Amino acid sequence: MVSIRDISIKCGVSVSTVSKALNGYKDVSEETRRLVLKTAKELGYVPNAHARALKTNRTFTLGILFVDDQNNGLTHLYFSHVLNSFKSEAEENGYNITFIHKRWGKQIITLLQNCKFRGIEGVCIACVEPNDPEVQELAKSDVPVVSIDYIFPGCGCVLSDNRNDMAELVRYVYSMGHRKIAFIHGTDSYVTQQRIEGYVSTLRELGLEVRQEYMLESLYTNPYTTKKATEKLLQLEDRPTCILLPDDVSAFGAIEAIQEAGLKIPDDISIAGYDGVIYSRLISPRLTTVRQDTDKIGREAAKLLIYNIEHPQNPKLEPIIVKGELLTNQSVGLV
Amino acid sequence: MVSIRDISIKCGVSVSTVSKALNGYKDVSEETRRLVLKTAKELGYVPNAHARALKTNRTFTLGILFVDDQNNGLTHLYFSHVLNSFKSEAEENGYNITFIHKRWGKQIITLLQNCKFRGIEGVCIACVEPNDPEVQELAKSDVPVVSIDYIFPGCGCVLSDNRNDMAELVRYVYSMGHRKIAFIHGTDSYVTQQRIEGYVSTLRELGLEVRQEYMLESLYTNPYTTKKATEKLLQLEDRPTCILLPDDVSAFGAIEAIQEAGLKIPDDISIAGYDGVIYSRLISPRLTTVRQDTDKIGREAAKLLIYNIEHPQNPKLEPIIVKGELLTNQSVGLV
DNA sequence: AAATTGTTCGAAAACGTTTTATCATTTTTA
DNA sequence: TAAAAATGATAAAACGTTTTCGAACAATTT
Repeated sequence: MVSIRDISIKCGVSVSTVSKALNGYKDVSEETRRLVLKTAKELGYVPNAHARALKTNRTFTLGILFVDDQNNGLTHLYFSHVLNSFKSEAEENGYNITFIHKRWGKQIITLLQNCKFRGIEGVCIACVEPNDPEVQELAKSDVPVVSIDYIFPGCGCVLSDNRNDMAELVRYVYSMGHRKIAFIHGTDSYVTQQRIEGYVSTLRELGLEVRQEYMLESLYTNPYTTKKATEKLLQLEDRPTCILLPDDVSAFGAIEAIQEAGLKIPDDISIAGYDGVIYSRLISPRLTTVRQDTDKIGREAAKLLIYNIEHPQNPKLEPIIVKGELLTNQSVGLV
Repeated sequence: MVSIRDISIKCGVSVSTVSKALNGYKDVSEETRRLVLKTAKELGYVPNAHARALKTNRTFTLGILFVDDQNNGLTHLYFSHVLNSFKSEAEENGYNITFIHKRWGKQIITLLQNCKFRGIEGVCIACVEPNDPEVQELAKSDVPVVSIDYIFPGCGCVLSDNRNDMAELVRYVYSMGHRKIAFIHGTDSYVTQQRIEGYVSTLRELGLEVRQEYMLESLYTNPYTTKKATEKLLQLEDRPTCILLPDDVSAFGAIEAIQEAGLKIPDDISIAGYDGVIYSRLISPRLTTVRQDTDKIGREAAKLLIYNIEHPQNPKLEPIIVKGELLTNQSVGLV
């Protein structure tokens, strides 16, 4: 590999001069700067990121930490979208992104150790089990963290506006005439709590009763458990006229249960998804859902993380809230 | 940060001895090794990957290069699955994974330069525009490359068995009594060519005529263009009894076109998808499709890449072919 | 007792950078 | 014209490791 030294020899100047010329220092004459740049190009010089990192303590590398309860990993529909825009934003700002994990060669190490070891400057935590002690350790450490859809005290975070988006959805369903609105929610998490709050408080606000038998738990993005929950709701004596689902993928399960019960959407019963992934607009009936602005969430997360890395003395810690968008479609009917 | 030197001082031995103790060299007594390891733990020592990389020229970092024509990026259904298992396999072998791109701070650099710069030891190329000169440069360079579903001369590759899987699908459809089998294929690419070959050769083998009007082009994972193509097929005088689609996502478009034409699947017309993503099993009617073994593809790619990195003198370059699995479902009916 | 072998350790160079302190040289100012 | 300031360049140290080579000593063999 051609190094800065090779350039210095070829140009007949010192290594320091080459380094300065390459890095745009002011105390090098235009003439030598041009010479250095030219020979650098001629020799096909590429800097060595590791030598540089060693000296400057900067790697321009962001870590991604992501595990969900279903272990979908990167195939997780919602997160892969967030990650995609996070990646774009980071790269546009000259940062690299990598995944953090628990290995160092054959050894198992801490997530925090992995970050330290590799000089990761900040990490984005998403959908991860937040109570995992290693995640906690990381969040409490001196490496900047931004989390998505969860609040770690002392860390930046980007939240989708679950509470209000859910409220908006409930109000819309109400405006379509529904009074018996059930909610199949995902497993307990910050996001789930927010949505439940939005659901419950809006029902109250609208003067509707909050009925325990209308609130069932399912797994996110799991059509099977959602199918089971839907079946339960359909068997109720006083069955709901509309079912709000944990997410769009789960909707497949609900649709199946409803079809098997011989009912039609939206004539006999209405449903609404959540997330607004592309498939929601493709299935029949087109799903009424809340589109989460995954692009913005990812970009904001990257911006925030980079800002906090570059301003360690006064990082931004107030939550950034990203509003979703209600997509009214055919799956919620008038009643 | 606590360094090897801190340990050496605390232990009263030299840095070299500490390094050797830490790295399992034989010429250090059990006694000092234990002491070193103990104080390393006490001080919370974490090695510095960059210093190490600088010295050893090894980073244990694999690069991912991925862009698709639709610019879905990481949200691409097929690829996100492959990537997910690639990542697992790589990490289990002590390798990190990162994305390669064209930036170095504010500057735009070559993909190859990005690899060199960051000391990336090998890269996995998937779904990328293979004729991009920068990709070509990378594939021809001395950094080991494995590609997915495409063959770069001189590089390792993992291919799904498109030709034979397609053939199997055609034979199955034939066995269900279909004789007028159309194929809406994706845009030109290695994969597409393989599938077309499988389709054409099997038709011939079965003594069926290959009709140009039965072969239409669409975009992959694009329901809209596939809907258009389906409409065209439905308007044919002698319309097909079965339509093979580019992929499962496109199937949404085909289903829509068929429903709008007032036809029923599979009674009036049959369809088959490709890929076997989870949704194919959820939509109604359940899609007959070819499930690609994305888990195996990703793992094999990682294994191959790591092998080629660690055996630069005799890399494995024969294509690794991963068979798919025919999922017979309700969308292809008897005729 | 001398020679050989084995064991344990350390000094020092090296990897490719950045950056501080310093030194000439030239230009400006008084 | 002398002093002060600006300019352009360099030497050298440092970042945290790994690794070669040899030193010191002990144990073993002749």
